[in-house]
Amino acid sequence: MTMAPLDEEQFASGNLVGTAIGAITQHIRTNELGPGDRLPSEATLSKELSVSRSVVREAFRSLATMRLIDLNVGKRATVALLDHGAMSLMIEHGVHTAQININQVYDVRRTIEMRTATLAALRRTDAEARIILDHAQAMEQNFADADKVMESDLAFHLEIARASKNPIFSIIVGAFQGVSRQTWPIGWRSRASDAERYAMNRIHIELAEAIRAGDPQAASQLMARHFDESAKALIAAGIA
Amino acid sequence: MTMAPLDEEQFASGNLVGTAIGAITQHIRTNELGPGDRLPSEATLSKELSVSRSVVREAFRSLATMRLIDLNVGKRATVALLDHGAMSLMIEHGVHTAQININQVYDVRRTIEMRTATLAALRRTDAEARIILDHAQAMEQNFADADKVMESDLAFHLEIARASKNPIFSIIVGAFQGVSRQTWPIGWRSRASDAERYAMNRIHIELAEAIRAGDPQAASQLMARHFDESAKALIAAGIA
DNA sequence: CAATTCAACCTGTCGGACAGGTTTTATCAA
DNA sequence: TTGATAAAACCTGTCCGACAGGTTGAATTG
Repeated sequence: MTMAPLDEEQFASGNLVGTAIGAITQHIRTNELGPGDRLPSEATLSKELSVSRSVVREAFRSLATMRLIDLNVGKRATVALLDHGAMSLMIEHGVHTAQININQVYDVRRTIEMRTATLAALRRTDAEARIILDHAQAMEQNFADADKVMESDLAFHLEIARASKNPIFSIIVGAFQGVSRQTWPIGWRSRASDAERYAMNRIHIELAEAIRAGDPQAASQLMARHFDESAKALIAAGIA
Repeated sequence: MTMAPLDEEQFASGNLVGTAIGAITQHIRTNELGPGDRLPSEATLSKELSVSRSVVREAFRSLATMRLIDLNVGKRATVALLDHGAMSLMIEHGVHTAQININQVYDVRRTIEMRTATLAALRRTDAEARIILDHAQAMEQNFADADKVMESDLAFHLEIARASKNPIFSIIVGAFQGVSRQTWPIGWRSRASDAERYAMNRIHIELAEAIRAGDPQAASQLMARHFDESAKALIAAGIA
């Protein structure tokens, strides 16, 4: 499959740094580089593009901030593994600048995670099923420590995304972890009784079991119920 | 809702540029800046953080590449409107470095867009319903010109996302436009007869009408069918 | 009081410099 | 020949100073 150069347009000419970014991404594509492969040095690119090293540096740094490449002192830049870093920053920026609200985040998560639950039930390895269940059980065992419960909760959702075997889902779920970490305590506090909190944990266990049992419908429905309950808790706390 | 500073951790200390990025995003949050609001000048930040202007510049440029801020010569940097630019780059990077394949893109799109169709049917304004239908009709009218059909197709999907009134969905749908533009012709060519191509267009019209009629179930089902047909066409072309 | 002009500010780009960290090469000993 | 070691070449991170333009706001002028 041949891929036409798109970025040349995205980074309009007249913008040297944009041109450099285009040249670097282009280099990755035409040479079919994969994660770990080394890129040209700043000096080399500087000469090739006839721009100052500063321009090349800003281009490299931009790509590094977006996690497309890795930078290390002394070493050459390398192509990076996919990472949700860029998307996390974008989502958090949207939330903090009042362009995105929490309900919208929940709707996206619900939509995505109903699918990851379905796929996880179909594709999970035994080891993944085990890890997912472990996280759910850790939530019950650390019942008193809200922080630990939260971390297990987040890990639980991310592991389901991984088990879906689609890295885009992992990225999206990962991208929401930042904002989730900030809203999660609100939901926790709004669940007045321990009984309510226990019920929430219960759903996690059931979901983990549905995934282990390879029941996609059940997994999807449980995930939906989980988000509906969470949304209710948030509304009760006055977020909506 | 109070938001704890997360980026300080993300951008480890010892990394001056990372610190600067953290300081800038922090500035946006503590001052509750919104889109269009002006940021401090490079010189000001340079003094405040006791780092060289180069470092601040690389930080600004990184945030600009991720479309969190806008840069203009002579003017101060401003907080930017949400944009799918960063996510587009990330997705394209994943595809080009063989970390993401086309089927995975289709699965995510199908998942997301079944939801945007549902929401659009529930929330679309009359004007949006009209525009969506216009795009679908433009596909039929420019039947002979594959390029025009494609652009209308992309605009059609994006407008549905907009009508969902959730900017995150718009961003995700927009982020896939780049790769879609590259795979779309394959699907088009693999539809051997004009009858097949016409059938594809027909689904778009029906979907537009379901959205206008305010029928979320029908809209969602039609969107699902659309993606299933497209996937079939791609498989026929030997992509899967 | 409004229009104009000008000074102060700001960003984009360049070149050079130096402190470390890394890779390659050359040298030397076994 | 081989394998370890030392030196040279390379590389990134950061800083500084400079200058060309674009922008803004304040002083000046009619």
